[in-house]
Amino acid sequence: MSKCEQCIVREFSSLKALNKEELLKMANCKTSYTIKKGESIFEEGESVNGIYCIKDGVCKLSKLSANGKDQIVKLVKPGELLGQRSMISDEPTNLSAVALEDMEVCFIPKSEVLGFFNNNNQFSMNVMKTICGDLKESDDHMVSMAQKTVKERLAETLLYLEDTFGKNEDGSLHIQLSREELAGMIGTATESCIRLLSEFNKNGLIDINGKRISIIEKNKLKRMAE
Amino acid sequence: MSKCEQCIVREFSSLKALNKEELLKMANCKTSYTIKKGESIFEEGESVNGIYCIKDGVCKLSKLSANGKDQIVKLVKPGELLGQRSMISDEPTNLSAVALEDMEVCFIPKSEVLGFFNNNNQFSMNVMKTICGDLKESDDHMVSMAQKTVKERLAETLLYLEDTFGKNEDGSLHIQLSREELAGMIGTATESCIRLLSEFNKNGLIDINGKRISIIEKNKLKRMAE
DNA sequence: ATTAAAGTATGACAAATATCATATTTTAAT
DNA sequence: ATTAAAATATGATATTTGTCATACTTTAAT
Repeated sequence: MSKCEQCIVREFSSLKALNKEELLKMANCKTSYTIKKGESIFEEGESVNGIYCIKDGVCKLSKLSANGKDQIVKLVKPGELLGQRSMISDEPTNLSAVALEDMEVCFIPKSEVLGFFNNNNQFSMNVMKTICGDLKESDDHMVSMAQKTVKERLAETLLYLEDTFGKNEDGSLHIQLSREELAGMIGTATESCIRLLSEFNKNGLIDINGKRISIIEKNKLKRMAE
Repeated sequence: MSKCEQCIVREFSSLKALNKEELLKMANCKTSYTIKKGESIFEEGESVNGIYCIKDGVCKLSKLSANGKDQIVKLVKPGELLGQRSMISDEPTNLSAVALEDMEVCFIPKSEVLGFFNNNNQFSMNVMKTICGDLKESDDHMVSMAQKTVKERLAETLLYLEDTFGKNEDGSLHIQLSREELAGMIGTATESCIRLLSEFNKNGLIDINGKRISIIEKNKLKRMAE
């Protein structure tokens, strides 16, 4: 069992407020998992009895809509925590978490987290701030969905992907989504997404090389996204 | 200055975790406001240095989108708290709060609330749970915006308004929104909203009498909203 | 009471987007 | 290496939704 004390990603999450003693306690009760690309960490409707700390890999949080399409609500990356909302509300999750890459995650049981809440105010405040940040993001995202065109949302999403997950040596987006997943992020039909990508490509805004997408005209995309 | 101890709405919010002593302290530092219909409590971009407890009246939380339309993110009713997100994140609000009816609200300064956070764990947990509930609502709302048609969203919204704010003796929705505001809730153009209301009316799903809207075929609307 | 302004309503049309069909390319399995 | 399945691409078309114009109605101010 690896020590949480030495885990770097901890520094990027609410867990950075924990002291040595708490970290030791946590290391003793955590469970580590390896999750292969495409596998799920939890599914919509399941109860999550703790939180997952993401050590490596990116996953998508999505919700199946009535028309059978999977809407991606958020991407979660190393250092972030997963399942806080559901654990705190004491409700089944409203979202599924599926790995977009091979992942390493640690599960920390609810009882442990609640103990930290009670004894470590800074930790509580950190979690609260994170959730408040998620709420702001979600509200803003909602307004985008309601008010922006698909083209604007695609531009916005491509920029977000580059800013958040970086790019490879060849300049292409590091995170690779299928067209269907990209469509699921911007909330449109897969065909519409593909069509607009082709258009962006034709207009020299991006370069497409199979699954590899590179942003060429960042400023034009920014203007387009408003 | 009225006593918080005797304020009924407190029972419906996170504030119910406060003890007598805390309530007395709060009563001493709170400020009461009367806000007329149409006036704002705070505007997008302002810093909110505390939370507002709504004693009476309903307000809308909205965000101005790039195309100049006001997207309504949430309606807030008596008993609920306002401004928590912004206060906790220590960021300017991303939303404006405007009264839909004459309102009575109390402002509780940040220093006071932070004190409660430090000394009253149940209060912290209550606030956390509320924000988690808001987050779930917002995510679900986002998926609706992305995946449902305007017609489905209108049906959904009408049902929500009846369920949440009730109806008058004549059966019409108690909360009265302008067509523009209703359009702002469902994320569509005012004309589209009016057109669909007319259609619903023609098909006997609802009854329109000027500003008064009554739901006639609740089940059909439910099926339509999916 | 009269008038102006705001809100509501509807038609005509344009633009955005979804759907269906089908072709091509890539990926994975045998 | 061959084949089947999945993913990507694109055209044709239908549907949804937005925009602009205009008329009507209600509300509020003088």
